Amino acid sequence: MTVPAGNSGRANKPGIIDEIPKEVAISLAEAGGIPWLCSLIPVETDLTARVEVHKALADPLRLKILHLLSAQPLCVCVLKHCLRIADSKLSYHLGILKEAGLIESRHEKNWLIYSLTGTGNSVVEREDPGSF
Amino acid sequence: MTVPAGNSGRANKPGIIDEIPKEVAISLAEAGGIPWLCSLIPVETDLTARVEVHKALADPLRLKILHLLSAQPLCVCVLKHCLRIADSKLSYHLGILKEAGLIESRHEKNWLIYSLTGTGNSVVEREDPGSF
DNA sequence: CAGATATTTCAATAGTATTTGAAATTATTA
DNA sequence: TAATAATTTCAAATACTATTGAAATATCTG
Repeated sequence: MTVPAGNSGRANKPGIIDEIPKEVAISLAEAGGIPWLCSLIPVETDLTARVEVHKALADPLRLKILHLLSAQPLCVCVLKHCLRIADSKLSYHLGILKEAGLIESRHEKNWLIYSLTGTGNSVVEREDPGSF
Repeated sequence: MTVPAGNSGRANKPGIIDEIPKEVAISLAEAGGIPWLCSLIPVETDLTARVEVHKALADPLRLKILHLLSAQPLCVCVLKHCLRIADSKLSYHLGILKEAGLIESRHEKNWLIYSLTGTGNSVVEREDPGSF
């Protein structure tokens, strides 16, 4: 274990913490020390996947789009009407939601109809009041 | 209702959608039309609150910090040791998590000990594998 | 095929977030 | 109170994300 609870001397081995608060040190030592603690950090690919979803959700306009699509599949023109924004802006945000795997699209006549994916659907459910 | 299902003429009243895909139009009309649809958009203050949390979670380093703190309260020095980043960088990210209400801090001796808030705790629980 | 409509793409600009290293702050101990 | 250690703050540089309007694409209808 790298961090014994009573390490108050001036040893200072390279890369190892010199001194940490008693309270922290005790429970950490019981649990398995710093190696165990570091092992709790998820691997980079898992983190990246979560970050991508949170980035997609970190914009009010995109949350609005998801809420609208939670009602039913909608064409871009209806979304545009409800949101009252420029086509290109809407398209940009739809692209980000699609890229994040939260929505998907299909053609009907010369319209594009967007709908929530399974992931998108479970994400929107958790966006409801007091969800955090 | 602004969008009757069979609106295929060229009327084009200002601000009202001229034509939308049949499938979309029918289910939308049944549900309550465009006014109802727009009513699903959450108010701006609710959106802002969610956006802030997602922004805080939209960074791999900050997710790592939350995972470490989910084990137990930790001082900055231990976090720094596990994450191997510069003090000022860590402090910046801790500030964002704190501002978002996900973590809080208290003093012990000349250390600062950070821990998850209630909100932070429930958020981390949902960050676990396959959570989306 | 021509014209119209829905939607996307593109390039430029503006805005926001992150990193960095140095300096400031705070609490602690001698 | 001086010296030290932990952490934050600051300002500058960098990198990323969003907005805009114009042009391109694709699909339908006559």
